[in-house]
Amino acid sequence: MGRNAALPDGFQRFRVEGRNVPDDTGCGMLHVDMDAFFAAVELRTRPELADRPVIVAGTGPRSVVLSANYPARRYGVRSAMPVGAARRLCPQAVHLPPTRGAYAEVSRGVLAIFRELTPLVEPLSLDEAFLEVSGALRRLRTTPAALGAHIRERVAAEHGITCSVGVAGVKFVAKLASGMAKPDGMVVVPVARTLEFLHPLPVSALWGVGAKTEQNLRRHGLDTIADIAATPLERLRRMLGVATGEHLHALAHGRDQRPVVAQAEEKSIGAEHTFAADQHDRAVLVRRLLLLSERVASTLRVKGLRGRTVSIKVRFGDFRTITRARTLPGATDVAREIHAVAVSLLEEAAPQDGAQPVRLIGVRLDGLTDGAAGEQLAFDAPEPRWRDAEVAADVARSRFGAAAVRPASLLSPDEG
DNA sequence: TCTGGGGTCCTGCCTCCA
DNA sequence: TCTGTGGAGGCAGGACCC
Repeated sequence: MGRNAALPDGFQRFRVEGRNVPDDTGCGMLHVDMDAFFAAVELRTRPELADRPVIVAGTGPRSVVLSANYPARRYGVRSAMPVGAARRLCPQAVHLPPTRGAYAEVSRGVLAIFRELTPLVEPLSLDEAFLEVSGALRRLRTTPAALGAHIRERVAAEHGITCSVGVAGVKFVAKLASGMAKPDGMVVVPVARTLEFLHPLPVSALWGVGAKTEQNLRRHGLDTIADIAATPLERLRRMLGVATGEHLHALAHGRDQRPVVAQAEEKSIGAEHTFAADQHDRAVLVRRLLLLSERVASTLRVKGLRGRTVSIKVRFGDFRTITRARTLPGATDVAREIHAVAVSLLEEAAPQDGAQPVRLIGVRLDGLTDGAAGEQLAFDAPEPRWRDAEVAADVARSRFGAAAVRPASLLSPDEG
């Protein structure tokens, strides 16, 4: 998915088309991105819908579009758009609910293909990854563009979906290239022509420039990447802050030193829930915090991690959002402990029951450590038996399904 | 139009401690 | 004992990504 720019006029020369392959010498970075991933996976079992607009989205009144196929996108439907807006734009679209587990399974299969070719694979999400292929090119005696073509063929043949590939010297250029290659194409940016490729593009094409930063840059008269490249670093630092200023300055000159990280460490694990209707009832919020704490704790235990800082997020009816955090003396993966802290943070942040309606509530743990290391820190936990009970519940859920074991306080009617 | 859910990173402010 | 300083860590909020 991602921010896919259509190939602008004049950029056709970078596209791989038949025998037209731009010079890919020295291009060691590939970015592979599945086309309309969730929708494409759904269409494998519903091929009769292939030519019709298809939208994958949740069924709740506040759901957003998770994925839309290209016929739907022609009507302006985009991912992250509220379902109501998507319906207005394309009333004839077929709406499909997401299929749990299916996307992760296809993703694992696709990543396995990548890892057969190179160990240096960095997944960014279920549907895209960077591949550092310099070593693979020597070993397989092939070229970057040929490797990209090979990947596209195998993904289509083995998984029945298409993907697009960007080939370049550095990460962010490869990512821009794959966006321009969509759908079902490949774009190669020769290392020597990186600036020729980058400079005509709008500032919003840069990784890290969202709506606010774009506004800020345009207010200062910077519309294209060439404008940023021509701006003194010190001015960018003042305009955007030191880190962002330096980051964008480097990217605008085609510099991106970030290596492919095959094993990225997780920094935080969280869960959140948007209510179908804004909630006034404190008891409902407390119950939902327990459910979310259970989910976070279970994920931590599955991954062998514990966390030290518990934070909650509360979004009120007017969309004002606050976060509150507390750091514990030792790390935990016990839902009861996480829930107790979350409830006390909620009491401090929004002490009056029902004073402000709540739209969303969430729980997150950061300061993650290896589970065994955390165990030593938490050896004096007041009620270690809670952990044993929760581990037993994990086992029951893995055997009988997620709904098999729930705390008694969660057996009340669903609040939506 | 009316805004999900999972994350990461940055900035500014505050407190604690040496 | 009081005051100033600078670094580290915690916290809150915001921007951004898919």
